[in-house]
Order: sequence, then C-alpha cells, then structure tokens
Amino acid sequence: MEGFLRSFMQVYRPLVTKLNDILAAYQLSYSHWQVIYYLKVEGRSTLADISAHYRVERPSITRRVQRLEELDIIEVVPSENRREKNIQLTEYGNEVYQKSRQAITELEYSLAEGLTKQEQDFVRHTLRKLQQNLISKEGNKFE
Amino acid sequence: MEGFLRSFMQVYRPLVTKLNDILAAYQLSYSHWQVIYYLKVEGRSTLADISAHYRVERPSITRRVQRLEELDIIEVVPSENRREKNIQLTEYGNEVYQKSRQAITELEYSLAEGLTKQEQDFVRHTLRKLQQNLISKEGNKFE
DNA sequence: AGGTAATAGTTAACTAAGGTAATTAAAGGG
DNA sequence: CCCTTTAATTACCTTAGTTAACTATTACCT
Repeated sequence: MEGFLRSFMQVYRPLVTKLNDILAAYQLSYSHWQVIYYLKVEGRSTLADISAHYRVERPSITRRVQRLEELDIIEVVPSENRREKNIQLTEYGNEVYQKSRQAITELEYSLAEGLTKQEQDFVRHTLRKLQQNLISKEGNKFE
Repeated sequence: MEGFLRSFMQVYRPLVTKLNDILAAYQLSYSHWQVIYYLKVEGRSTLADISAHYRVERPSITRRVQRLEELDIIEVVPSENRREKNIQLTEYGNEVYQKSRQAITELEYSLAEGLTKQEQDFVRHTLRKLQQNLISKEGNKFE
C-alpha cells in the first residue's frame, strides 16, 4: 500500500476545490453540502445526529447550520425535547439540493471517465473498507 | 461512481488526523511532510519546484518552509541564481524523515488490512487515474 | 420531590491550511 | 539600459476544524 497516502492526499485538494466551485453558486461549500445531503436522506434531524454521523465536533456543525439558516436553506421545527434543535430542509433548500445534486453527479461521472463499471464498484467498496479500518483504530469518541 | 465523493471525503479527515498525530512528534503536520518527502526524493530544490509539484500556491510553500527552517529540518544552500532559494534536508531533517517514514508506512499497512495485494495495486492505480481526470479538467494554471 | 449528572447547543479562542493581491529583488531580453 | 518576467515574501482573507467553558434542559436516582 506504499504510496497510497500520497496519491490519496493529492486527489483530495483538487476534488474539494471542484466541489466548492459548484456550491459557490449558492454561497456554500462542501461542508454545508454534507448537512443538506444528510437532511435530504434522513429528514428532520438534530445537530447531534449530524455531528455523530460525520464525526465532526458539534461547534463545527453549529456553524454550518447557522450559515444554512441565514440562507433559508434549512428551518428549525419545534421539538418535544426543548434541549434539542430539530432542523429540516426548506422548499428552497430542496431546490438547492436538486440543482447541486445534478452538478455533483456530473462531476462524479467525469471523474469516473476511463474506469470500468467494475472498477468503479471496486473503488467504492475499497474506500468503505479503508474508512472502517480507520475508524476501528480510533479512540472512537463518537461511540 | 455515485457516492464516490461521499466515501472519499469521509476517509479524508480521519486520515489526515492520523498523519498529523504522527508528525506532531516533531511539531509538524502533513503539509510539512510533503516538503520533507519532496526534498528526500528530489534533493536540493527551490520553493517554486515544490509549489509546482504539489500544485499549491507559493505563499503556502513559503510558510511550510519557514516552519521547517525554524525547526532546523531544512537549510538554505547558496545558489547561482540569487533570486531562487535552494533548500535541502539537514542531517536532523533526514532523521525526522526516517522516523516519520516508519510510522507512516505502518499506518499504510494498517489501512491495507483486509485488502489483497491486487486490491491494493488497484486502489493506487485508480487514484492516479482520478488525479489525472481532475487535473486535465482544470484551468491548469500550473502548466 | 430534589439534587446531581448527563446532554444539546452555543460561544470564544486557537490551529491548520489554503488562496489572492501587492511588494521586493533579481534576471533576462530586446 | 529599460521593461518584463520570475522567485520569494508579506499582508489579509476564507474555510474548517478543535478544545474549553457556559447555558439550558432533561434524565436519573435516592
């Protein structure tokens, strides 16, 4: 696996840059997209949910959410437990999701150019494995 | 390739964190490692070389190098062209390289757990391809 | 029920890392 | 010899994360 880290890290930067370029259309960047995506898939959620899922500390999530609130992409909905803050996508937020989804999917396709279907499946499979190897060797403060 | 970006980005953070933990032993982080690695492989170089190789703007490289200089990991060597700054690893810098190299290689091994040799080769191959796809679709201000 | 402990969210302060724009110094070319 | 280009630097801004400390609310346990 020697050289793997080098390759991986060199893919990272141009990739985020491209993603951020796409999301700049809505004054967002990739970290905000993660929240939007989560809410699209999971529906109404708390900040703690999102924090746990992405393994990102809560203050970071607070900031992402504040931005999304300002932009009317998400809204707060009342919850029984007054300690937690339930949020969900607004109508406009759904719109932003749809539009960005398209652009991001296109990016994914363009990345996959020159890779066979099998290869693509394999990459996903491997990444998931790497992620597990990484997480299992962590302090696991999130579990 | 749908879902690829998501997986990729979720591997990234724990990975850098681990790398930074390793390098923290020398008050460094991964971005500094890149410079050390480059100097180890290429020998005496200029900041412009490093900037071009990693596709990172020069001010960023200046900062990385300043840190490494402070820590006596690199040293400036006189060059004919007084406009460029030639740098190379010091003896201590080589030591830091060796020690970190070990730890990083171990990390790579532990990541590769559960992947066959073939799979590992394939991951590297694919990452390189992705990198090319990304770069070829860029403004290519570095070429 | 009442007091303590845990949890959700926030704020503040810090760190890492990058980018652009402007500046300085040196080199090169007509 | 002047003008342009190039290498490095500085200053300033942005993204994104972390830890520590605080508030409010809920849960637990005697």
